[in-house]
Amino acid sequence: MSARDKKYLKKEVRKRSKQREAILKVLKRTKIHPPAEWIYREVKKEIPSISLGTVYRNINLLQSMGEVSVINCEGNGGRYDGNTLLHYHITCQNCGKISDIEGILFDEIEEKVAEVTGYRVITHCIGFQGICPECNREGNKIL
Amino acid sequence: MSARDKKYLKKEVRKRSKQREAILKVLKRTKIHPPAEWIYREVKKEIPSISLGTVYRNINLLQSMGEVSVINCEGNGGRYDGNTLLHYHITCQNCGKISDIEGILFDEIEEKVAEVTGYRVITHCIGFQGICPECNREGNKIL
DNA sequence: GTAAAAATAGTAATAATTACTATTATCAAT
DNA sequence: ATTGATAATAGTAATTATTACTATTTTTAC
Repeated sequence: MSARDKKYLKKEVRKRSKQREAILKVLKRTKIHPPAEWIYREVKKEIPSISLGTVYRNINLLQSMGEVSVINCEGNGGRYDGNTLLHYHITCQNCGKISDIEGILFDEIEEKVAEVTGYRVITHCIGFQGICPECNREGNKIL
Repeated sequence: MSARDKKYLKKEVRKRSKQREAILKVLKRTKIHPPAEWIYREVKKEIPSISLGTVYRNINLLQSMGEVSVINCEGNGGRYDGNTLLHYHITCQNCGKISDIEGILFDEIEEKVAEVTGYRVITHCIGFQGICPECNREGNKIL
């Protein structure tokens, strides 16, 4: 069983909360792979009393429930994704934007790596760095 | 020119220092992809007066000189590598060990991603997660 | 040797995240 | 609907990793 299926275990007793549901809703509808602070500000519009600690606690809970994932391959970390299906990202080194990469998946490489390393491979992530089309236009000063 | 070649630029005036050389030496001879704190303790054996800030400053300098690289694809970050040739890593989810993966390279995927996303692709990293052979043995309690 | 600039040690500051605690909200059983 | 057990919250403090600051020391070109 891959780590991506662990959601089906971990059936701890859990009570609903408006805050957790709002956090999940925000994460499901955005495509910008936001950091915790952004989620906090966004949910605050709906629940002004929410605190940043609640955002962090619930992101971690939702993660262990398999409802959200952390983006690991972008150098900085601390960016969250409401899409838990395995997919890759590319980060613009100029503006910091993180885009999804659709339709590319390298599942076979896990076997090959298992052979070479002797590890039991559970999952992998790939991060690309580059310059996005908008920043890449003539007339933009690139770092 | 890829970002991996930027070392050939950045010819700022720079003075040698025992500290920087010791840090580089430590990083070149270890295979454990250590965090800054570990490098600090290691260099301290030779230069007891060194401070942690000096380690961080020099790691960053050495990075911009292309002498060391940061490991980005391991979730936590903050791990450094004296080997700047592009290669991948696998992290043991049980003991935290990070191993090099030798002889596997997916350079072609950068082109494909450029096509799909419209980005100018500069580099990529791949991180694998799994359980290392030592932790995977019968009789070890795995998380 | 000397002087200009770079680097250092030590400390303070910042940023991101987690831990703690008294109060509030949820929910199953009545 | 009321109650009781406990999960979740807000607010704050603590922790961790990293960077910034500054007075002093080291490097290096002349």
